[in-house]
Amino acid sequence: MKIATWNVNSLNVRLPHVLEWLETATPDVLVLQEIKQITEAFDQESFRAAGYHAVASGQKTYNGVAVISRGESSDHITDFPDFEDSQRRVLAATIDGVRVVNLYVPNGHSVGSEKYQYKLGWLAALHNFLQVELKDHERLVVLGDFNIAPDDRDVYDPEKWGEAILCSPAERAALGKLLDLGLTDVFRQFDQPDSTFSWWDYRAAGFRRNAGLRIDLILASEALAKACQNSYVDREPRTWERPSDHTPVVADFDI
DNA sequence: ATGGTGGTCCAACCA
Repeated sequence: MKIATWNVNSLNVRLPHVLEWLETATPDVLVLQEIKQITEAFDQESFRAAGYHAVASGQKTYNGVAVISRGESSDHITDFPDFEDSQRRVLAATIDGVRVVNLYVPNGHSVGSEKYQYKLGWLAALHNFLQVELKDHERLVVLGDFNIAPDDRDVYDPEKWGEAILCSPAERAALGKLLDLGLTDVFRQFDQPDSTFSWWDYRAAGFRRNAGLRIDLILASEALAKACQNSYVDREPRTWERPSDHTPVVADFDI
């Protein structure tokens, strides 16, 4: 089973890219973030025509997540229990016996800001949610735009970036707590080229300079991490005309 | 050294 994540920064704009990528990469599951459209505007028909099931938890202008899958998905969850949030950032679904949790983690703006506090509170609610999900699902994959670079290898210039947003100790500790639940960042189970990133700022010619971060992650439960055959970043869609600022990240599972 | 792009939607916010 080939599972991928992609922050598309508006599905209205990027639908042709997503359809093109589905056709060439042929994932079994693709989860999207920042679709930036209401659920009613989500173009299920285009995905059906491409041979995929598709569900979305949409929102106007900001956020919004979707799950595209070859197999039918069920048991959808769009909110953490006991965490009131109008922002559509979560979509969990079960596909062919695999529990898939699609996340668009808050960006946090800057360390110490109100948005940063929201991010840390959101991550705490995520932790509680995953604790329960892991009890219920042996085969669990948690993937999406985490807006956290796990360590210095995931940052183009760690000296310059320092402990700023996406790299602050509290964010990395929150990610560490998720991993402590029994999840593995499957990308790091394999040899990877240096300076492999999944996001490059549109500003300052980030992509041309490879000034990026690896903030799009695929975390797998023990059973799935063991079954993972490969994981990689597919940079190609970032070279296409009018690209998202993120590119797809993929994991192949022998299941 | 600074500032720079892009999406949504038309002023300003978000990233």
